[in-house]
Amino acid sequence: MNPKTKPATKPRIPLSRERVLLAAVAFADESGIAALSMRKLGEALGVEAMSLYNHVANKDQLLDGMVDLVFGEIDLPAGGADWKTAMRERAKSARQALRRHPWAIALMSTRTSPGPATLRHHDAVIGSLRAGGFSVPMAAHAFSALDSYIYGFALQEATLPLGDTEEETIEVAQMMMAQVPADEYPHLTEFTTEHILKPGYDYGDEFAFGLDLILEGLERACDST
Amino acid sequence: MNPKTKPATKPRIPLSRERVLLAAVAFADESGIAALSMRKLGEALGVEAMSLYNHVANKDQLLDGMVDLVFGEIDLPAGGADWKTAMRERAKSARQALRRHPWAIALMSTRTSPGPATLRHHDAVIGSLRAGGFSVPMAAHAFSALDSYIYGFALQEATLPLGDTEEETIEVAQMMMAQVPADEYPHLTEFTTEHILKPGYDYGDEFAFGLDLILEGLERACDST
DNA sequence: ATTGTATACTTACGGCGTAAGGAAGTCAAG
DNA sequence: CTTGACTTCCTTACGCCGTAAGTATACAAT
Repeated sequence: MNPKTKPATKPRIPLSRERVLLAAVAFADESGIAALSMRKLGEALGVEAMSLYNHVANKDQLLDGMVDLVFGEIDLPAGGADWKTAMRERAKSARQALRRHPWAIALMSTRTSPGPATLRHHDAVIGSLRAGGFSVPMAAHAFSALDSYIYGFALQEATLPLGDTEEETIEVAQMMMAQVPADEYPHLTEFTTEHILKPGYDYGDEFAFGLDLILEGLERACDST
Repeated sequence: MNPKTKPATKPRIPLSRERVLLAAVAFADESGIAALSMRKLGEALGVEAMSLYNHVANKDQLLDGMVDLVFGEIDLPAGGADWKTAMRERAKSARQALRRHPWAIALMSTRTSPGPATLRHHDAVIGSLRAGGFSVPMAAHAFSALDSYIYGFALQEATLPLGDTEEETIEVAQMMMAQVPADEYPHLTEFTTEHILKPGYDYGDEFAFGLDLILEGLERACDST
């Protein structure tokens, strides 16, 4: 059947830009963005590093593609709903995507060429606001305020030295408290003991508060113009 | 005078952790964080790379120190003023610091061990809120909302492919419009032509709007509890 | 003069991104 | 079935990177 000995083991699904990007995202989720190198990514795909360059121009474009893929995971604002709930759901979806891929925030801040999914996302957000009655300048205000809050919250979630589980959080917080010279940071100490270490504390819960603050403020600002 | 030939040229100010960090910040401001390597930094200080390791444990600690140095540049909230103006001034100062050092946001999102200036800053912010009548949980809300907004805005400023001057912005915006297949992103197009390309547009102006939105929302939330 | 302690330099290793060119598989036309 | 172009992947090589380990130099105290 075969002209040469082919030990029956060579399906070899060919690479593709999409397969490379997906593997890169999976690798970064698993091992962090710092550990992602062309060689390691190639290894994960069963391929030499240089083969990847047939599908992405260079590592920078790979990172661009990864960011755009994350933006593609964010639900676009619903068309039918009122702008407020559409924006709230969009914000929640964005935060979840950035939590799934914490490395994305670090990449975002260094990459200035948005991909198609990113543009589509921004377009839909502005469209939703305009359809909800926002003037162009008002939509600009809303867009800036909301996205700043969303990305900033994601950044803090990624930065805060707090664990994922409650026990982990308590452990880390206690460790931190022990390292600090006792009362050099009195308010931080109070804050930690009386708030963070209380049972049921979860920083993620703060997201809704600030989001509603902004949404209601926007509604007021929109009505009064 | 000297046992060997010393051509009279060796004042040689000794290195120090502070001098290394300051040089690293200056280098990153000038050439970007990606270009910062131990060798280049050594060169900038007239020293071999390995000498730096007498003052910082490794590159990660160098980056930690750089972030902390940026936090040190942010004005602490004034003690005497009411919490609202104290927070507003603090926020403006933070944004300016992050604009001076755009690389800091990218670093922040990967570094989870805050330095002394960072801790002092957070301590002062919480202290200012508590002094202004915020309960501990309310201070947590305010802290999260404000800092998310500040860092997120700085991230967007760093990310947006907009130039520093008005002409530059217009040029970039027109270039972007030309690349896109015309009407694939209708709202983005409208937004760009009717808002960004209008004379006098400056994204930085958006900062105050969102900030006041949050501050007023916090005041309302604080009064009603 | 001797010794101790900082401080800075030298050498070396493995890993990085990627330029350049070569090999192997696929497939349509003769 | 052969051929040759095209795609896909691999090999080799270069100059950078962070940093471990060891060495040399300068100065202060003895």
